[in-house]
Formats: sequence, structure tokens, C-alpha cells
Amino acid sequence: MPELPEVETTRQGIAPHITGKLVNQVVIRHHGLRWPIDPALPNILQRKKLLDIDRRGKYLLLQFTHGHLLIHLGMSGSLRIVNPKKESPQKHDHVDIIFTNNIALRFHDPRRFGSILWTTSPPEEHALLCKLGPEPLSDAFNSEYLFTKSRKRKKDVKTFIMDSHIVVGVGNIYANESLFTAGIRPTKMASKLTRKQCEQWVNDIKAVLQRSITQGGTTLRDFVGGDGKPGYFAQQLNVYGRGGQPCVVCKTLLKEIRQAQRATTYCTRCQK
DNA sequence: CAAGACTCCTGTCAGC
DNA sequence: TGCTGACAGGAGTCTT
Repeated sequence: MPELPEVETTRQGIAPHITGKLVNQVVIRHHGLRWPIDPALPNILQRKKLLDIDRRGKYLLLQFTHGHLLIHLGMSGSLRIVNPKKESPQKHDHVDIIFTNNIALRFHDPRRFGSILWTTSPPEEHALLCKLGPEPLSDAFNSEYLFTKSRKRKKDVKTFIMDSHIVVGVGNIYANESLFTAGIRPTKMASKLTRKQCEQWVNDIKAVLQRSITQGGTTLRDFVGGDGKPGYFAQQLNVYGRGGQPCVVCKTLLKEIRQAQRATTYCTRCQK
């Protein structure tokens, strides 16, 4: 499932191939994503130049001369660069944005939780983006911010940190992993976090995300041809998906629970 | 306003 | 072996 590192690596992987190129054709094979794709999109993008690709949270922002295309990969989405004449679309290849040099950006999404939205207003003003919290790797996300935001919050820390209005891009995997590294129990109330814990946790969140992005950078070739799946998901995970297995530090069997309908795994001994 | 439930979807897997 | 049902999960929206 694409988390922030995967989205950022996707951005870096596709940008060199299509930035500055003109759109020649848009092929939509399936409109039914999270929200329906605007049927006018092919006309909107026809002969328009892609100026830049940016990212906000897990949204990719494709800047054209007259507006932005917002792409979210949802749970199972991926983007890759293909030659549309040589690589025929496979199942779940819902959209091709074909540029004049016969290079296509191909959107693949089996579960169709992703979205492709056109907007002519500044992207930061878009309803989906304007209320988002800071980027986790920015200076705005610091221990003071986290401490302040967590006061009076009657919510467990894990659910709290996964709220994109607090901070963007910390999905289930990184919430679990960073809590383990920081030694914080996922069920702890957000309001009970100490300043010291906030400082530790912020550092650990940044570290785990940064490490994944760096690792992803070594597999950029995967975005051209192939299956479009970045190969770096296989980073070492300390707790995520390891319920019932021994803690890598103390060998205590990891406990698995559910919080807000999501799997949480933690060590009852290492995480207080 | 905050918190929790519900929802979209399909591949995967356990159980029979 | 094949069918059925549970489950995973980002994040917007609805309900309480």
C-alpha cells in the first residue's frame, strides 16, 4: 500500500520522463475510482504541457499551464512510465496519459481507492488539501507542534498520528513502526504524551520515513516498464505484520490488537 | 467540535 | 477443487 515514501519515490521516478512534455491523448478505460474521473479530462489536457510534479501528503500534484491534476494512489494504486504502443494495458490499468513523445503515464489500481481529480484553483486551496497538517519531514512538524496538538485529545496516540489533519503521510505501517522505535504504547492517550516522548517520536517518524525514501531512490528504474511496483517495501519491519512473533529486542511475543478498525502490533514490554 | 462508525473495492486466504 | 465469507486498509463522509 503506497505510503508517503512510496508516493515520493513515485514522484521522483516519473518526473524526469514526462516533465515539460505535451499531452497528446488521455485514455480512460475505467471512470469509477473513488470519485468518478471527469469525462472531460481528455479534452482538458489535450496539447497541454506538464510543467512540474509536486507532492502534498500522499497526493501527487501534476501542474499544467491551466490547472492541476491531483492523483491519489489509495490502497493499491501505482503509476509507471510505459510505451503505450509496446505495452498493451493489463487488467486494472484504468488510465493512460500519453505524451507527444509516445511515453505514457499509466495508472493502475485494482481496488480503485485512488483518485484523479482536475482543479483550476491553487491546489493548496482545494477542499481535500487545505486542511491537511504539515509535512512530516518539514520543520513545521516538530516536538512542540506535536505536544501542543496532542493536549486535550481523548484519542489513542496511534489513531491520533494517523489523522492527516495532525500530520500527513503517517499511515498504518509507519505509525506502528515509529511507536515501537520510540517505545510508546499505541493505546496511550495522546494527551498523556510527555514533551520528551513527543521529541523522541517526532525524530523516529522522520527517521523511518526518510530511510524508506532513501531506499526507494535506489529502485527508480522500476517505474519504467516492469510491473510498476517499487521493490523497497521489503524494508525490515520490527512490528508491522508480526503479531505473535518475538520482539526483535526482548523476544516477548508481540501483541496484536485493533484500533479504529486497523491492525496495531506492539511489544508490551518495550512500549510503555 | 471531536470521536467513532461506515464506506468505497478486489485480491488473498481460511474454512468447509 | 471450488465456493463462501472474512479481511485488509486511506481517508472522506456521515452519525452521534
